[in-house]
Amino acid sequence: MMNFASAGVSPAAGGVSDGNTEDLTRIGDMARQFSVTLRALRFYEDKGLINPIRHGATRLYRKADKTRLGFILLGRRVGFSLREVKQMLDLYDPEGSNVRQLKVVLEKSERQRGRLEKQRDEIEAAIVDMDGLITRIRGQLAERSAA
Amino acid sequence: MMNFASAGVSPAAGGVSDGNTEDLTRIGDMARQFSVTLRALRFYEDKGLINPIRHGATRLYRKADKTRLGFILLGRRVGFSLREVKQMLDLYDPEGSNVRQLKVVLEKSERQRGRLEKQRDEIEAAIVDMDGLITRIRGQLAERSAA
DNA sequence: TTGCTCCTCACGTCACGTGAGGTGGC
DNA sequence: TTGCTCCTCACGTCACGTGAGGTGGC
Repeated sequence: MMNFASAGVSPAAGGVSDGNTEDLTRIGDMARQFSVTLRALRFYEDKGLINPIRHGATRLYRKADKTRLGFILLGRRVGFSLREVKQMLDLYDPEGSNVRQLKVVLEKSERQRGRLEKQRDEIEAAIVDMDGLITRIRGQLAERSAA
Repeated sequence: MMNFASAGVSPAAGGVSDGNTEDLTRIGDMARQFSVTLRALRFYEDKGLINPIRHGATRLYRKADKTRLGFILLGRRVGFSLREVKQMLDLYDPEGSNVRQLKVVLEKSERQRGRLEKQRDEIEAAIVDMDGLITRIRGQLAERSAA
């Protein structure tokens, strides 16, 4: 057991090593610290991406959960789907060197980099289209005002 | 009435002006010409963005429908939601000068242009994040191979 | 008792994708 | 009869948003 963020729950019972003491965070604080909604955190859990421990019904996030959440949010920013993020997280082995995981993340990242470049190009093309549209409309409005 | 793309349906009955003769296109040809799926075309209709005429159950798209579809697809490319595209299309008046519509499209377009720039910046930031991630992983892999 | 935080359903959103099952005309 | 195109449901996808209705501890 360990004590909770909420207050001073006495360091009761056996010293069953849960990794480390204290630093358990409730969902509301997690949401604030990482700028995400409670719904998103619960959704990630529902999809098997994080597994906070429970104190009754209340979720408590450990340091490892924060590390995972950090990776999840980085993954989302760079455009990975939650499914892909999960695939990568699932490869993590707290024992080994994780060379396998690192290689998979590297490979997926290089592909995703390509997709990001493509997206950027599409958006730039869209901006060009947008400018063409804006120019045309301005012209038509000028025409119709003159008439 | 008018004849159909399929073949020579005789120009029967009264000459009720439907705008122009011939040039009615079936959904399959529309899909090919505009590079969209049949599902998308039916979806746009379901959402009230296009209203092809019917020959029995079969949809037939007129020239005006093609013009509308062109606008819909342009709108999608530049990131408008179908709801926004519909709002703009609904302002079209075949009688008037449509200055009102043009002004609304112009205003919405300028806003959307801003959103596109923001998206492009976010993607570029994501590419930078991606490069950081890739570099870090390469480093860790080098480390672990050396060890 | 009030207030704050937490919880679990569960339907809604957006733009279609993807079958399932059936019809019409060459 | 086979083949092609068309049709209408209707559920699935993705990443949550948004209530509804209820609990727990200060």
